Amino acid sequence: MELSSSYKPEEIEKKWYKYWEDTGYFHADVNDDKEPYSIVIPPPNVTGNLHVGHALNNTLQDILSRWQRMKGKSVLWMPGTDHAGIATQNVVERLLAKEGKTKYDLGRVEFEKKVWEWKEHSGNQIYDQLKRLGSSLDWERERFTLDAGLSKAVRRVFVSLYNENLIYQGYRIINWCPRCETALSDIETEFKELDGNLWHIKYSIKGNDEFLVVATTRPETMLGDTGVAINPDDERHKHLIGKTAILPLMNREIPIFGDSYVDMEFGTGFVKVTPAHDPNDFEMGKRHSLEEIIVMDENAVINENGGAYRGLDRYEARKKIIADLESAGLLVKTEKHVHSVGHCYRCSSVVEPYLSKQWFVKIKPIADEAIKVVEDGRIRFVPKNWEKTYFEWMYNIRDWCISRQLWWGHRIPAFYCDDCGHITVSMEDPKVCEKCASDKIRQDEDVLDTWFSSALWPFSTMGWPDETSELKKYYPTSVLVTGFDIIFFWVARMIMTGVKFMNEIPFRDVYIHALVRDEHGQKMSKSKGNVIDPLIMMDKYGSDAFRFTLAAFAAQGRDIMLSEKRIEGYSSFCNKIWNATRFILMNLGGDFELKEIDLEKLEVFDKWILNTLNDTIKKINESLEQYKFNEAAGMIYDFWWHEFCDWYLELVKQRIYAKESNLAESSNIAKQVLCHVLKKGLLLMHPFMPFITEEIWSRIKSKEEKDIIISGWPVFTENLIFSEESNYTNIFKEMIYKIRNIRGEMNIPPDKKAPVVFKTSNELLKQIIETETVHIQALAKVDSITIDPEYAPDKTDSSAVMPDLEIFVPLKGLIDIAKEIQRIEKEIAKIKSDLDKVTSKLSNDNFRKNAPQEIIEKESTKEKEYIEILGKLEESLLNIKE
RNA sequence: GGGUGGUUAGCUCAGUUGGUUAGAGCGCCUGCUCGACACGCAGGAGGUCACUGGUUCGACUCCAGUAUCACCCACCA
Repeated sequence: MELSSSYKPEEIEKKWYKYWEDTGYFHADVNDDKEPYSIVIPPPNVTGNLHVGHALNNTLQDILSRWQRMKGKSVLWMPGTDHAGIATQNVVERLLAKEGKTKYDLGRVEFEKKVWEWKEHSGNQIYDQLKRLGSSLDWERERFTLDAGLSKAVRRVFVSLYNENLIYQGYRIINWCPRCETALSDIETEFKELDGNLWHIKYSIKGNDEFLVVATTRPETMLGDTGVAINPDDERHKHLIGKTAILPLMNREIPIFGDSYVDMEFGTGFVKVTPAHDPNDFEMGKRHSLEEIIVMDENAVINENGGAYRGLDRYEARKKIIADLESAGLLVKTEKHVHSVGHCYRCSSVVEPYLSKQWFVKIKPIADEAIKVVEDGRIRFVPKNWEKTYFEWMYNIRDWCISRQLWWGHRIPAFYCDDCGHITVSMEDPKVCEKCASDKIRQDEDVLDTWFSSALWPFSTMGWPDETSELKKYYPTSVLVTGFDIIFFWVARMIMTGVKFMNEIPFRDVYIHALVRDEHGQKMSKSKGNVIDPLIMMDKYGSDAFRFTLAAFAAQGRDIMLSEKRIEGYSSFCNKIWNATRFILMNLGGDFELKEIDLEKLEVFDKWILNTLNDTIKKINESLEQYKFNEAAGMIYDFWWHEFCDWYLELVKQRIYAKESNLAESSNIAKQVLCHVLKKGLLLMHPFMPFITEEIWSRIKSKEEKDIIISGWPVFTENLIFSEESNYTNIFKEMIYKIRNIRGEMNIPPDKKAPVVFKTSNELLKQIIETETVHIQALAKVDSITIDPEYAPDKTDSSAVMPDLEIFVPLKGLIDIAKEIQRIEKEIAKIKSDLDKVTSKLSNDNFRKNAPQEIIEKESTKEKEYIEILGKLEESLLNIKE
């Protein structure tokens, strides 16, 4: 079959994905007897669209999956999505809003139905996008966090933690998003530094003409003030402790008390205390038995406890309160003040600290074991420094608020009894109160934090709490691949639930990759206009080029700024591979079939390329084992382009096209090697570029051979190590480089073949020159070649120097003397500076005393070479200048 | 207030135990329709490896500090 002269990814990508899927290659068979290798996908939100971060994340997982599959493992890469409570509810609420409706118009049951409908129709778009990328996920095992099975796992975990008193209800200050109308956990609140004001407000003191001045950034909360605090050691103010202040605007009498929490250095030394709207004030309130007055409703609108301000939004109330205080002469001053303000991680609204009853997980006891498994190395973070981040958070972990006032999610399985107040928590929905048997029970309205269910992902997806064969075979998973942004949200919690409920770590390695900045990311990408849409990139350059770029960028670090130019570059690489294949196929002949390479007949360059390939195989394996995707990608690239195409293919041409008998005879072994290297090269590349490799493979494989996706991964073999030939070839290449340099620099036209004189008496060099005459002629565009140890150069010769060798290109009328002088002087300058470095090292006694012998020898050799080369260069220079 | 990471060629980025001629892609310059590829070939220019000091025979690589840009954590009203 003829190949077109350029590679067109769009024509083949869809075909192959469908083929792989239909053939069942992605499916992991629990009953096979292969060694298991498993990864669970970080489940994208059902609302998700493939962004470049997903693309990176899944490309890396796919590389690992395909690599291990080729190595003969039983690979399970588990797909699925997350119901993403807040995010998804928001999406559907927005859709309703377009129809002028709210969720309350539908009611809970109808609304939930609506979300499911939406999920069936518009959700899971990301699946097609993942397929587009080539992700070899086991789609027969697709999971969703709200599936019956996973929901059972969630309930089981809730019930058992509740029974152990590790889940409890508490009346506390939590982070409340007034837009999403739900509680959030601490890590769902993002703090940002904002410019604000510090308002200084006068409170009068009962039975006294004195005033005290409090400073606040949130004056609207004063409506709920129930005390004023002073540091008991504060000499300025402590005489007021025990007195009563009059809260302005509300005219409420509130106690003045001492509490060491107050920082004497900050503000005025007086702190207004609002126990229902500030976590610190809440604590102080508890210590001093203050009243807790909630002054806002769930939308952050002032409620009936806010007197005249009732019905105002928190910021309108703030404005009005400031204005009223000012007109009453109670506003002492307004200072600019930068402070950090919590925002909802889903909608970016300013979060309100809010007193309410919520469910919490008492997490410390579970965290301890999870810390241990990382400390003792049972779980390994790669790169290791993320362990520190993990430990830091785990050591200071605080109880986890898990209840959300949403309708989309796992409903909390707690049932309140209206008669006796008992709470029944059980696996099955109870009909009656388990304590008093009353049937007046009702289920808690709240749902669980989305992350509660994703915390169970590695085992819930495999069927836990049932004892399934999946769990037996594939748990613990081999590696988790994710970004550092969800180490707390997800990774830490999976480790905790894993060790708690499975008595076993959820994964052996955690590979943390960099974050790709996208349009929601940093201003950097925005201002530079570097927003990259994976789907557009795949359309333009093909999935393979895009994947390869991501892999090449996947060095450790925190940010990746992808550049489209780079993707374009790798699409050229695809084309290069395509054309190299085309060349090989053209020359193999239609009926060529490689059985096994005839080692006896290998020639020197054959051995060299096989040695280089062998080396590359070894290094790629080492890199992948350490998750160094960029290194592996770089080595493949370099091998294919700069070794195989630039050199081997060019060298082979002489043999293949030769009419003379000795070279023509060697063309058969060359074809064997071409075919062998092509195949191994494709195999090595398949995890990175699955589509083009399968396409080419399908055109060259024999009938008996399997598809590349399940073909064996290349292995390093001792009998293909050829160091002598490798050295030989390197010297040969160096000669070619030298001559080409002269040609290039002297602007010798390509059609003008030049004669070359090699001046040497080194036997190996002579042998190389004599043996490879044809190749030197072809690759360096040379006609006559002479070896003359006694050659006396003409002043019109252009020259180059290598250890033990001088190369002369007689140019006669062609030489530009000035240019040649310049060229040699440049060489001399370079060598001189190198020589200086070496000489100063070698003349240093301490160096000779302390440096390892091999380094000293190396430097000495270098020095000798440099001196020799320098001498010859200077000689040439003199000769020309004469 | 703590902590982490970056600062290497015009741009985007590599560079694991300290000893390399400091690399790649793109861009740039010169010359090429040479029997796979102009998505190409050959040659070339371009770097005081942020700065300062230290350790060392030797530092892009280790240590300390400075500058600068990011990010994470934290209950300063």
